[in-house]
Amino acid sequence: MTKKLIDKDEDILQASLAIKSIAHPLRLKILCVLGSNEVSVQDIVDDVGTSQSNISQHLAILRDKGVLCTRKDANRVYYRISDQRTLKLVELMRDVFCTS
Amino acid sequence: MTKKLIDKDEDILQASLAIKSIAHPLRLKILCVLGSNEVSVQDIVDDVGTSQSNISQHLAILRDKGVLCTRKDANRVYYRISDQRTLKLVELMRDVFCTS
DNA sequence: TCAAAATATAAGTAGTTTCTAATCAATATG
DNA sequence: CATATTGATTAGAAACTACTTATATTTTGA
Repeated sequence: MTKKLIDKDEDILQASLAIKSIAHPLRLKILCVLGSNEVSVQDIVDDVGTSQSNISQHLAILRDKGVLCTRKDANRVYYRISDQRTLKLVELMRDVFCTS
Repeated sequence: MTKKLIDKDEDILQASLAIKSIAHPLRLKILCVLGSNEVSVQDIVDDVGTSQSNISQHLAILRDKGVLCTRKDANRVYYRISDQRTLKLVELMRDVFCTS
């Protein structure tokens, strides 16, 4: 009998929802742009390259799933990756799925 | 200057499409059921618990993205995970995103 | 105080995904 | 051969997602 990777359906659901939030080209790009840094929304918009509204909505999805967290400073909101192991996850995704 | 996790937009797209195929509760469960083994469709249906048609469609999605591969033996089709690092990915997802 | 900047939210449409039910195709077996 | 088993495919409805445009909110600074 082999040990299951994830046992409970509840855990599978939770993991799949979090991964789903990453599984979109713009949102994955946001993670790549953030890396280990804290970046303001405007800088993310400039780096990723779509409308402010669109980025804001994608950031909300990542924030709601707990992938990102924020710090507000006056006018600005800074986003960063909540758990640095998420970066390991992205690296592994790249190694496994990217041909180039 | 920090090194980017994934540079090219093309790679980001490819990775996001592959992850997307995993980012569904039934499909993630399929990966968990497979583990390192080769399992027939009927056995996957029994373990995962939904209709044969539904499983077949989800298997097709994972196969099309290259996450799974198959071997046909007479009447049966056996599925297995193409790249064992995918299991590392699932383990890491569990560690990062599952509370329990 | 007024205008500008930074971010979030809302509403609507277009596109995509998921599931169910029905059916098809191939192989196995009585 | 006839029927059962195994798996894939198709079609369509319901639900969900993504993007655009417009607007709201908060803070800054002239």
